Amino acid sequence: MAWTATNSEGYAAPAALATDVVVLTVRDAGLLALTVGRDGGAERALPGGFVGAGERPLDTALRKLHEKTGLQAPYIEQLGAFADPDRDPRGWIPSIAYLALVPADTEVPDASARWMRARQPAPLAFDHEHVLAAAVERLEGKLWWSNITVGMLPGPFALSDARRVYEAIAQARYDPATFGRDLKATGLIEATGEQRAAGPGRPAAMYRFTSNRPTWGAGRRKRIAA
Amino acid sequence: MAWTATNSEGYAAPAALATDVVVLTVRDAGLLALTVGRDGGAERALPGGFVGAGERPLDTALRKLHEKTGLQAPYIEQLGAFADPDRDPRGWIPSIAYLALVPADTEVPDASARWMRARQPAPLAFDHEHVLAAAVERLEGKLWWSNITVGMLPGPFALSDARRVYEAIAQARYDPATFGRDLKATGLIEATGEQRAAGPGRPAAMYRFTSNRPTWGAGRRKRIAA
DNA sequence: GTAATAGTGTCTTTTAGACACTATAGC
DNA sequence: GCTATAGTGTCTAAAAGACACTATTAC
Repeated sequence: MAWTATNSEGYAAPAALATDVVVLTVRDAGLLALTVGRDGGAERALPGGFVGAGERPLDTALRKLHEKTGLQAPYIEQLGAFADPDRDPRGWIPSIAYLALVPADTEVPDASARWMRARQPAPLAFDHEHVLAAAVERLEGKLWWSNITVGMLPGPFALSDARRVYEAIAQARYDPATFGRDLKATGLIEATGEQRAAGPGRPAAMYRFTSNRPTWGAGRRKRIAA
Repeated sequence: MAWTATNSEGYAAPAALATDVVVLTVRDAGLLALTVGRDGGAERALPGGFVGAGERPLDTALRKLHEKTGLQAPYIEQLGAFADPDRDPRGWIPSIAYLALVPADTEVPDASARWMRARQPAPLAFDHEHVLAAAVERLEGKLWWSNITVGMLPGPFALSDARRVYEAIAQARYDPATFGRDLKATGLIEATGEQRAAGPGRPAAMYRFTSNRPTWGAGRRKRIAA
């Protein structure tokens, strides 16, 4: 039996407001998305939940993200609303989707959680394949113009770490020299002054993003206000 | 008294789902937004309304747009959800915002409707100043990378018409020769073969966008998949 | 020493900006 | 003819791509 709701004016109202969170990371040169199992559903789904009365949807998303990944403040931004009337068989339940990026070594406490290839997912419940596709497209589009990867590269990182992340997202190979020059040219990262020696080879200089809030870089979006 | 709603599971639910539409156009070298008056409210607001049960929010937005402007199919895209709990004094009413672009000569049948400067609006109701700012930012960001201006330039247009629209949005001056070269290079427009003679001067060749659905152009977003 | 990874310098190609010049209309 | 608008060609500047070369570590 489908859920329904009626408001104090006597008209039909949404039965609930949901959030869904697309959690992405890069591991082994591949882009992965986090999915969870559902009670009484064969297909897996994106993590998410209902927005409580008086709660900001972003806080709902952050809360769910913390429950699944233990992370407090990675990169997160709103993807948009998915609210077509038949998207949820339980009833009229609009969803606000968020995109969150987390580091590759994130441990997932939730027992039912699995990482899945983001570009060729297994069938997902609701409209979640749609949501996931929108998330991947958003990530690809903002890759070189924003600090969106700060969620995957939070701490001090070497330029080669960053390059592997960018290559997995763009599905391209970058020349190491050109990559470093262009990433520095965005103005979004700064040297920490540290070095990291891991195995053989010259130790790498470490960098960090100057902000972990969503920010645009110096990418050439054709001079606005010359 | 605030509106409330309870769903069939016994929990609080949103009192309604709203859409707001930011309608933008360029007139006299300025970017303008459409606002309407409200019953019992001093401040003006963006056009919008409640999503009916079983209705797609996009259809609600298109319906409202048609009521206010008489237009059927301009450029429209979702801006995002605005759903903080205190955004509407009437109660818990999330809103899905849309960005629509219309030609400069659009006649507005709604008697209370007025065009307002989009970048320095008078105070607006609810969180509508926020929504409007997000719309302007979206438009600026996509200007050179998409066919977003097809709503403002629907029919056959001269390159000089397009240049005036782009200059008003970017708040910049473009060299006519370079402008034409770069707009053609996006691959989003095509020549109609017609010419337009208006007053003195050589007649202008006419162009049109090849699609009026949201589309990305050949703008250099750093070679994805080289 | 060799192998492995990090980083610099510079040449070439592509894209964007500036601007001189030509073309076609009304008067 | 003059003025106004449209359109072409080309030089310069800036950004991106390719790649040779140097630097520092483990062994």
